[in-house]
Amino acid sequence: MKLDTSLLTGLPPFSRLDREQIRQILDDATSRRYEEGATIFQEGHDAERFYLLLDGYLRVIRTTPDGEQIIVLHISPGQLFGIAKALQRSTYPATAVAAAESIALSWPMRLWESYVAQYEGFATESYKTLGQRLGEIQTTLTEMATQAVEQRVAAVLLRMTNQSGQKTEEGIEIGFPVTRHNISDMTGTTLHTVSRLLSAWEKDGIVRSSRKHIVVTDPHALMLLSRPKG
Amino acid sequence: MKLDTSLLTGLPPFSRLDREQIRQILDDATSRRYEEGATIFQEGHDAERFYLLLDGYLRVIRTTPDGEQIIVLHISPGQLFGIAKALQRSTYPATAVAAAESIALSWPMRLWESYVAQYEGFATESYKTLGQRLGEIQTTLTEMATQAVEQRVAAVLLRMTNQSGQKTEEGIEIGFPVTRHNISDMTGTTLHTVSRLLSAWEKDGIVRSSRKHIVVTDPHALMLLSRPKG
DNA sequence: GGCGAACTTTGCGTTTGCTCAAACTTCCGG
DNA sequence: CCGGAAGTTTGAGCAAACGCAAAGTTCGCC
Repeated sequence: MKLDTSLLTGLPPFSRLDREQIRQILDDATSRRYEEGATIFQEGHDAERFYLLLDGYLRVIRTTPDGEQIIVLHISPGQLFGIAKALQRSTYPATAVAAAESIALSWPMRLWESYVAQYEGFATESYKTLGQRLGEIQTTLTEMATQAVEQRVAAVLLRMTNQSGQKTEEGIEIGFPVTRHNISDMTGTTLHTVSRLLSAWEKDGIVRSSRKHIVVTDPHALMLLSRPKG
Repeated sequence: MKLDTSLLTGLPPFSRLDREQIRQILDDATSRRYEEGATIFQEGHDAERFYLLLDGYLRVIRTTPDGEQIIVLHISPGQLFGIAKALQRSTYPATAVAAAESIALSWPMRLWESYVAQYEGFATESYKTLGQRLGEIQTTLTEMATQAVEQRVAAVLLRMTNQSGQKTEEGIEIGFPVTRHNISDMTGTTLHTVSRLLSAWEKDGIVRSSRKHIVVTDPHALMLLSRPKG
């Protein structure tokens, strides 16, 4: 497989490496395409590989014993994921699913240690990513615990626009497919409630939405809604 | 200050070190006592030191802009905490408060890197701790999102007994002071609801509680309550 | 030993958001 | 172009939990 070194230059975990080092890392990598809805790896399975998302979007989800699921975080292009080894785990702690058609590189997990040892900055940048992720989850947890459903949904919409918003004439469009059900899995509510909220907001001119697609036309209004007493 | 090397031998981050190395680490450390309710460090402040809890219990909390707070995790004796550097953060991402009278060692944060570089196994064990913590928070998040209040409160009581339960004739007693309000901060509900639940459970002979103190007399019944449709 | 602060209990009215149910729309494959 | 699957909308009734309020209890301090 031909992979150009330009794929990795500039990405945080590799930014301090020279062309030759990146060439070497790419030679170790496997590239694969995932259809929307495809599972990359599953919670509880042996963590055999770690990944880097090149294009697309992923959801990282956890499933409860009784079948309910919740979306723990999203992965955007350029991010490492499935790095169980960094946390000294031998199995994946969650499941990764492609939210849109996606392309990812992956490496055998045994290379993790050698990259950490061999490449200056690789470990540092990886742990920074982990730290950010931990912070995000704490924020999500805090929101979940203290805010009403309407505020949580508003906050989640805003986060998605920040994370992958594309400017259009109408407003900021979320750059990957999202269903009402997905949003309910992110906010711990039901798709019914989400649908009602979106309908109400559409009436107020705050969002425009169609099947699997949402455009935020008035981010400022949403911002107010995401804060208590706002 | 005289600190015996036995304080650290056997604790995961130091388990692979010899007596002389531990002696050195202890010489770098500062020991301090914290009263119940005292703050060890605060969210947003410069992360100047990292800590190890020797005795007592801590709550790690986050406060929202409008004053609500939620307890993200508990720290038990033997655990490292405030290790912002491990996550490449320059400020503490949460606040640590003593839940009971506690004793902790601390080191200047600049020593973090040197310990990681110098002592075999220190980094590894620390990241393992972090991984466990991330897993715990994900579990909490999942519970928060999918379970009803009664189930969350039951689950939190069980977790606290597992974490610091002491067997008594009556049952398993939680080993540090807990108020109804604390529990509501852990579960995202109100102290009123928690009080009602505890009263009901007391009537059913599942728990015995007094001011700031809870004994679980029937863990099995609580277990059932913590599962949906149980 | 009495006062005040901290903690807990309980009641009541209200509301949020869930469940259940059914119809509608969009999309894709055959 | 038709049929079914996937996703969305909306309604109605209901229950869980909150907000507010007020009183009771325990504890530590002066």
